Order: sequence, then structure tokens, then C-alpha cells
Amino acid sequence: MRVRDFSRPTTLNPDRLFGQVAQKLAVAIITGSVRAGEVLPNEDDLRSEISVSRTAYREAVKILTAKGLVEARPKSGTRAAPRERWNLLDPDVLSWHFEADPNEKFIRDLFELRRFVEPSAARLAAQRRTSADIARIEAAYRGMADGTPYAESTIRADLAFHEAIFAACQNAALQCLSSAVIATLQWSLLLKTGDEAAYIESLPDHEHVLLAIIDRDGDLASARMAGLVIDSLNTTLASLGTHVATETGKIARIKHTK
Amino acid sequence: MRVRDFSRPTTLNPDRLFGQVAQKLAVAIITGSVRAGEVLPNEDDLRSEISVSRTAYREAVKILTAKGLVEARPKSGTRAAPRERWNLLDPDVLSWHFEADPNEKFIRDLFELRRFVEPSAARLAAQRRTSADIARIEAAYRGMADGTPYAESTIRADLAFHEAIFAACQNAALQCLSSAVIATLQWSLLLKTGDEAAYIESLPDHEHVLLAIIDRDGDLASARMAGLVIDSLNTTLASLGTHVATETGKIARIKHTK
DNA sequence: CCGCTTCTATCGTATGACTTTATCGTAGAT
DNA sequence: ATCTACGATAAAGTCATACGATAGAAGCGG
Repeated sequence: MRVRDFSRPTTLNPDRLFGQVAQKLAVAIITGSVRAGEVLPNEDDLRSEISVSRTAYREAVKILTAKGLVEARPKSGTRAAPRERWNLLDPDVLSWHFEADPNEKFIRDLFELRRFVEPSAARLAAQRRTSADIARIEAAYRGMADGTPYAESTIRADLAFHEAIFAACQNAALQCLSSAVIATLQWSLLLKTGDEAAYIESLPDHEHVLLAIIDRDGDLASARMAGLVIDSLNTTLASLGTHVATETGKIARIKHTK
Repeated sequence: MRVRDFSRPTTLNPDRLFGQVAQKLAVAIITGSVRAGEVLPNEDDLRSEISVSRTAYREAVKILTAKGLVEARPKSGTRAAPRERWNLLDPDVLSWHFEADPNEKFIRDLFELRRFVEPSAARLAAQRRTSADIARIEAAYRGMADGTPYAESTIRADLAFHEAIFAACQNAALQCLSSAVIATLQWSLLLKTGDEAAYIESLPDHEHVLLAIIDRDGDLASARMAGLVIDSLNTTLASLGTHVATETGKIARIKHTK
């Protein structure tokens, strides 16, 4: 485990053996140490690395199959699937990405998605929010404003802020994207860690979004959220650029800079 | 199987036993015949309906767990999860919804998501499309224009049109939403079947989107796609209203009208 | 009535045997 | 020589069984 993952409790039980095997395999696939070739460690891995029964292994494979990471066909073997098949928006798949080095293109893609989705979510939230929603969003904002930047509780509050906005939308399909937005935020916060100025500056933006939602002003909420996302992207890319520039390897290894 | 599903080949193999069991359980959960209570048809189902070994059953459960439909906790049992946990955007989960009666709220939610996402996708596509992308989109449009409305090949072409636009975005995260958009389209086409006028009228809209993408005019592509989605939503809701009005049951049973 | 112990149901894991499927190579036919 | 067909083969899929662990219920005693 390289990076603290504050997202919602994953559906997958990491205590259990099959969960660990699934994660191990998933990370191997995501990092690229297993290409679109075979995942042959079948009997091999069973005996060499961790002696794990066929049962646990197969159940792990079933999980990965369900998330599109592998494809198992009778005679030809169990292969890692091409990336186009992966359910990249699956909470577990997103979470597994945190075990790998940051992929700049993927982070950009996620931000782009967030840029499209979150302003619309803010608009909906402004139109449909109940007082309970406001309470939840406001509580999260307080947690952000009162906490020290990049402390765990503060990060949790930040994530909760954005999640609460999605919850206020009353749209089950849209809400499934909150995990992707949360993951984007986590990448962002992780990369920006240490840049207190960026964090402090983002606080008023959050407050303005909150106020617009309270006022039921959808257009304003959308516009402000768009601004927030764009600012976040810019500072994140700047941090990423710094990391890239200061590292010799492919892409920054953030976990070392923490 | 009540409804033809033309979406991309699901990652899940329906030939295999565990796949069938997974689908059976999934449909039971989605239709609501199994609430947030237990899913214990374990021994029951094993002996009564189809005698299936525990292995196959467990692997099916693992698949559903991976998609958030059930939660298996160590000793307390395997329960159907509350809907908030479902990965509604998972291709399989979407596909399983076609086995159930249409859920108007969910279809509205999907359309809302599509309304947010697809215009943005069209904008990106206009900015980034290659000539190969154009060829693919154009071929799909030809298929739509040349085919007879609501024929299988025509429907496939329609789906391919929208999918090709997502593919042109060069954004892996965004592309994962294409399955949701495809599912929305399928619901839409299914509900509108018979309404040839609506189909014919939508053709120029598609062409205009195509032209804007060819011209690399992102704003125009976005605006036209937004119009297309809104029109589609309106005619779909009208059809849904008709179905609701003409049926005695909860919501229309579209599969009978086909 | 409450707390402790026991008991049972159920998931997790392991193992071995058998079945099904699909690939691939070889042998036979054209 | 090329094509076809069939059988060997390898890997996933399925089944049956067994055991361990533990959450939660039932029963017991204070």
C-alpha cells in the first residue's frame, strides 16, 4: 500500500484472501507488468509466491473479469484485457490505480471528465437540494475550512464536500460518477501536498459554490464549480510538471515526495 | 431474454454456468424481487431450480459483489446491497436492466447524464478527431440513413454513431460512459419503436453533428448534440407516457409491444 | 432480567477428480 | 501442395467434499 486511499469502503473485502489476490493481479495489470498477454501465473504463482488454493485464485479472477481487467477463455488461458475494456470508472479499479505510479494522461482524462460532469452536478444540486443536503455540504465545508491543509480529516472533508453535491442531485446514474470525481480529487490532493497556498485559495471557491447552491442558483453554481475544477486542474498539472521535472524516471513517484 | 441487447459483447460469458446464475440473481435484485434482505436461495435454489454446485454459485456471487449488487460479509450472510452501492454504469448491470420492466426514473436519470456528457464528448470529438474517426462516424451515419427505421442493422448503426464519437475523444475515462449512453439509446429506441416519424426527424440532427465534427467546430457540435439529446428525450418520454397510459400495470411492458 | 456459554449457520479456503471447450498439430484426402 | 478432418492436449469450468473460523442466535445459569 503506497498511498492512503480515503474513498468510500470498497465493495471488495481486502481482509480476505481472494481480495488480496485480486488486488495483486489488478495492480500487475494496471502497472503494465502484465501486458495483454497471458496471466499465466496460474499454477506457477500458486506454488511459488503465495501458496494460494485454486479456489481463491479463481474467485479473484472472477472479480477481475467482472471489472473487465481480464478475459478468461477455456483453452487459450486467462489473459489481461486491453485497456479499452477496463471499467475505469469502477471504484475498485480507480482505487487500484493508486497502487501504481501516477499516469499523467489518465489523470488528465479524469480531470476532463470531472470538468464536464461536476459543474452540471452542481447545477442540479442547486435546483434540487433539500435542507438536509445543505447541512451536509456545509458541514463538509466547515471541515475543510477548520482543518489544517492536507491533514487526513481535511482531505476527508474535501471529498465529502464533492460527494455531498452529487448526493443532492437525486440522480442514481450521475452519482456513480462521484467515485471517479473522488479519485480525481485524491490524485489532485496527493500531487499538490505541500502547496498550502493552492489549498487556501481554493477555500473561497468552495464557499462560493456552497452559497450558490443555497441560493438555488443553478447557473452560478455551475459556473463556480467549473472555475474550481479548472483551478484545481491547473495547480495539479503544475505540481505534476514539477514532479516530472525533478524525477528521472518516467513519471513522478509521488509517494516518495510525501 | 425479453429484449434484444445490441450493446457490445459483455465481459461476462453467458454460456458458462456461473454467468447464467449471476444474471439470474442480478435480475432478481434489480427487479426488486430480492430486497436488501438476504440472498440465501443458496441451498434452496441449488436443489430446486437448477442444481448448481457451490463453486458456480460462489463465482456468480463474486461477480455480483464486484459490481456492487451484493455484499457478502464473513458470517452474517450474503445480502442484496442497497441501490446506492450498485455500479449502475457497469455495462453488465446496465444490460441486466433490460431484463426488467423499464424504470422511468432510471431512464430519466440516464438521459440526464447523457445530456451532460454527450455534448461535451461531441465537442472533444470535433477538436481531436482524426480522419479515421470521421470515416467511422460517417459510416455509422450512412447505416442509419440507408437502413429501415428500427431494423436491427439500423439500430446498430445508431449505437455505432454515438460510440464512434466517444472513441474520437481520446479519453479513456470518458469512453467508459459510452456504455451508459448506448444503454440509454437502446431504451429510447425500444420505447419509440414504431414511431417512424421521430426516427426520420432525428436523421438530419445526426448529420449536422457529423458535419460540425468534420468542420472541427466544437461549440457547434456540442450545441447540436445537446439538441439531439433533448429531442430524443422528449420523444422518448412521450412514448413512455403513451405506454404508461395504455397499460394497466406499473410501467409499460415494452417487450410486448415489439 | 442480564450476562455468559454453547451451538449453529454460513462464509472462506483447500483439494482432487471429472467435464467441457477450443486450439493446434498431424494425418489423410483431394 | 493445399485443404480438410480428426484427435491429442491444455486450460478453464464444474462438481463434490471437507475443514476452519466466526457472527449471531439460542440456551443456560446466575
